[in-house]
Amino acid sequence: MSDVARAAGVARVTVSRVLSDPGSVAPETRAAVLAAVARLGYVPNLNAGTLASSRSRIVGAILPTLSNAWFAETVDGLSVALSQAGYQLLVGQTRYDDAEEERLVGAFVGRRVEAMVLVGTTHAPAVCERLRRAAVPVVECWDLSDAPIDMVVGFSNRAAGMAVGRHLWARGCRQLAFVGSEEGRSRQRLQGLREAVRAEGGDGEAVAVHLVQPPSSIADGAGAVAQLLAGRPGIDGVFCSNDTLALGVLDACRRQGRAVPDRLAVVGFSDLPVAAVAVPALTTVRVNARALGERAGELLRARLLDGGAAAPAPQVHDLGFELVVRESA
Amino acid sequence: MSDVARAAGVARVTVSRVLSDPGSVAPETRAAVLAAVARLGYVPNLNAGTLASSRSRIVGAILPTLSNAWFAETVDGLSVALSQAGYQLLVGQTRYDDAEEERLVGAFVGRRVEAMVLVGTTHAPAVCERLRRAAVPVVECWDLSDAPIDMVVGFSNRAAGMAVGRHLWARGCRQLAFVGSEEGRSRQRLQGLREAVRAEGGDGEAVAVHLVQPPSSIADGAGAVAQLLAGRPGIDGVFCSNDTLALGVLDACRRQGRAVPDRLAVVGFSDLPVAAVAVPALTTVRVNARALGERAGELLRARLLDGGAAAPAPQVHDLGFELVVRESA
DNA sequence: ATGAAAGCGCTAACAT
DNA sequence: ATGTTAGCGCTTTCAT
Repeated sequence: MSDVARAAGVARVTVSRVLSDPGSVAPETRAAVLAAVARLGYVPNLNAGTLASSRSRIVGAILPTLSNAWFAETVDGLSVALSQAGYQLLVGQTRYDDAEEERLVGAFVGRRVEAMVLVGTTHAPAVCERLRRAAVPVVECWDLSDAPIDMVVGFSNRAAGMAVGRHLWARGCRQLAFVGSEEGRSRQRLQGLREAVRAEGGDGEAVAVHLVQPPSSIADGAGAVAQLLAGRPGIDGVFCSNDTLALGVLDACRRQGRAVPDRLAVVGFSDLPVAAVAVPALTTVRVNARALGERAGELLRARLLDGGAAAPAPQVHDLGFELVVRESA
Repeated sequence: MSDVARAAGVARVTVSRVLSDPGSVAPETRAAVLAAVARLGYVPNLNAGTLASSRSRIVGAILPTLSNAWFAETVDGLSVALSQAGYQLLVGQTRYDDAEEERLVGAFVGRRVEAMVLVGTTHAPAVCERLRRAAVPVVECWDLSDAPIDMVVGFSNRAAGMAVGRHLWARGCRQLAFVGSEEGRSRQRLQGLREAVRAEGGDGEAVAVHLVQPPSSIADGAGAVAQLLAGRPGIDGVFCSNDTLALGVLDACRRQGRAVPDRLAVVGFSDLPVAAVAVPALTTVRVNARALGERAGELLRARLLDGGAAAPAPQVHDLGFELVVRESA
């Protein structure tokens, strides 16, 4: 920067101004500086800027894994919303490991990210503690929460599970099964399913549960069918905690000639684009993964750009869900 | 840090040592410092560290969009490989816009990322220029290159296109079509297809081409069928530049009762997990998206951790591909 | 094994 | 509109 200043015959601070607030510099001066910048191929060191101004222009995003298309879609939306505001995205994967989430939060806070986006609304105490101390805006997403750290952008996984339960019950399914992981959002969906069954007069605890290790695969879904049916051949409806598992269930049914939905109704979750072209077309719960990320980005932009002026009380944004009934249930 | 030093009764530099190289400090001193760190909840400012040491521990990754599962998978693999080495990932999406790529490279270089990973091997001159000046290790991926910037981890998209062409020809398809975008890798695949046709004695230029705007969707694939068949009803084989498009083609064929593969052979690209459970199961080109990212991460680790000692000449790593013949072609 | 001094490259605050 | 002076919070020498 000194080189540029010397070449342009100005003080270093003037170079800084041209780069960060061009309007505050006289046109000729500005032109001279810009010329020097171009000629010398000067690339400002943003880390030094961060240190001096304590504004990093970086937002951290922590999610289980990018291999799940639904989370990748959320990050995509977030990235688009933030890049419009000149923010960069630091991305970390927990692989469904709480210790890793904690590690990442620590590392990101150490980088002085200006905000954090987390998937999920249940976190280790240490995570919440670090986040609060960092005093940065936080958006938790993909679920709702009674005790948000700061902001929440999601939908009720429990209510979605209930909607699925009611639908299957209304179709006449009485021996239900659930395929999913033990992880937070998946559990909420199962709980909703059970509540719906109870509300309809059935026994919520009678729901057969097949647990899989996240991240789930199509093979996990296929494997679940065999296990479940071996234990209770009479199962007539299965709710899969995500579309990937559901696709595996559909595949297994086709291979073993079990008619869907007649002999087994199948419901997925998240409405991946492939759900509509599956055979039979998959009934599933639609959630707008991209919108989750976009909204998170917009909320952060509002907070970060208005200098915290427009920083209202903790807000929970429920973006809802929609049961999309197709052929499989 | 001064607070911690005071609390522990040592100099600031000792605190720094405990945090970055604990072995160089006496056990009791170390314990005292660690205790003070914990008590005060001290979180080191990594940006200051970066400025002082000029090692950012950040790697930048630039890709078209995370919405494409295959790229997300690569980033996932990269992220895992790098986090093991204590590196963080800054992620940027170009949305297939060269100007955006250039902007991102500039921003990342400004952050002093220690390395860059790019999808694709064709870049604007300004991008190459900036990367060379930054003098950081660079990995280009998802294709091969005659003129790599630095390292390359990919496979030959052209050769993959040829393999598809030979396969379709061998099946007896003589009126071929291609569905894809105008973007680099897609073009290579088309070129390979045409070369194969020529090699078999056909007319490469006779391949019907339907261009779609990236990122491609299932609907794009479905739409392509209508257009293509309207123009040339005799088309008997179509190579889709990715599985998403192929899924759309399969869906359109099913809806209009056009038998696959008998009346239309369909081949996709990348072998998404759903390809195997599509109806009919999709014949496609398998590339290991995750391995691409992992390998890139490993190469960077070797370069970054060995202090450039093990920095050999530009290397091109061909991870290959595999034509997976299923039911659709 | 520990400390003192210097400086990384920028921006903030206050001049002028 | 431009310049001067001080740091931002660390890590590097180089001493001791």
